[in-house]
Amino acid sequence: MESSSATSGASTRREATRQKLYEAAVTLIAEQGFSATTVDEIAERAGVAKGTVYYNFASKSVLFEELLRHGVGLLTASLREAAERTEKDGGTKVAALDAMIRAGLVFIDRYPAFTQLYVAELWRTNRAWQSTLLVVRQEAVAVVEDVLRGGIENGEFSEEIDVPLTAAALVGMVLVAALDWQAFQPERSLDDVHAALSRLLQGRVSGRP
Amino acid sequence: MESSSATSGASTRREATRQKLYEAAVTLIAEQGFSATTVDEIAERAGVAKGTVYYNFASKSVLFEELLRHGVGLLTASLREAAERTEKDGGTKVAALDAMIRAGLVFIDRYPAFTQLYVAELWRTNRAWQSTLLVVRQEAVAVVEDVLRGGIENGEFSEEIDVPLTAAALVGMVLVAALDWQAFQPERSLDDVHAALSRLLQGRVSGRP
DNA sequence: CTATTTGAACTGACTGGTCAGTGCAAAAAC
DNA sequence: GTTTTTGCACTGACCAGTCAGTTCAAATAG
Repeated sequence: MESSSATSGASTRREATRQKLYEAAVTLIAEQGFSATTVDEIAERAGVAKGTVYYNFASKSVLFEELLRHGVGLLTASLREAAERTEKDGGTKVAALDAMIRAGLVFIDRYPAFTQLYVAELWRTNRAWQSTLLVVRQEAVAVVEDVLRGGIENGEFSEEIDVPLTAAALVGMVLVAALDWQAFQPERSLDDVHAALSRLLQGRVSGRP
Repeated sequence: MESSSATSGASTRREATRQKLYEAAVTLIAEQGFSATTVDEIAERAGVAKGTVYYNFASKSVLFEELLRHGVGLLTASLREAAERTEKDGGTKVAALDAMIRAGLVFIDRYPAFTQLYVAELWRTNRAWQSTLLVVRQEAVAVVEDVLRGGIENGEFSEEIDVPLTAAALVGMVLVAALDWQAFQPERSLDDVHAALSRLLQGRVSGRP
């Protein structure tokens, strides 16, 4: 009654293969894109037979959609946790944003392929998983928006800032800087990158230190 | 019929079909991605025969590579022009950055499909046009880096800022904010979006106006 | 303890369809 | 007369998805 024929529980074996398939798919799709990646490749990289892919997922697109949900779930959890931790410690909203920048960098550092893939697919239209993407995007950006709104309420931020736009810009700033870091200067430390973005966030670009 | 006129020695007719093919390809690839877009589709959308595509371009990838070069050429020219215009008018480096943000927004507003496609392909690896992308990326980011370095030299910016990283972050900020604007709040005006990003650039997020 | 049963998990050869790229003769444009 | 475009049939590679058959570990029986 434990592993097979479990009533609602996920059999361990099955979960393990799904995990292997996620890992294989995320790398390949990040490198080549969804359409250029074949199911055979994914199966081979995961070390399973092609049939297993279809035993575990209804189709190639479904595998991809579930992969997206899974990954963004991890990201938003991590962002939200960072913001809440800072606020509980009595930090300012700027400190919360800063903590979220760091959390974002940590995430991208740990899952670079997922981030790549996410950015590459985010603004495509006319695709099967469009609706999934929209939901998933909103979840991530909403975390940042919440902090911005909180900051306006308590007077820490100007009432004139445009919440959705500023949130998107901040996300973009971190995303692109981090992808560049990974792709073109991987030797830099996370602290280094974080410091540069912190400075930009706090408007300490102009003027001497 | 001869609206574009003969700019260079190339035959006008040929240039016109190439232009039509660029326009058709950029939309389709932005929507669906490179691999999911077929040559037949491109030809049909451009209103030419499939054979014409191969008469004008060696292959589907070559068409795409030339499209990339063409588009990024337009972008960098526009950015550089904005920076130089501001500097000639005796503006500060911050003003130059601001002008480039606006130029970036104008470009994205005019060529949204190209921007989409560029972002989607930029961080992919293992693709045929990888080297083209690298060159083309460097050209665009370099314009921003130059302004930052100029600002450090004349004391307007802190010596501690990390030029390549800050440049990437700024590009990302504009890119992502603009794509979000296009995709999710297209009714907003360019001035509106520009104002929000300006505020972020100048660190006027915290504090009341 | 060993033998047998069960069924979820997995396999990989196979199928039907798609698509990049070719070849070419004839038409159109210049 | 030359360049460019057309139309269309054709090929060969590639690929998503299928399915009949196999594996194996836990459950049950003897």
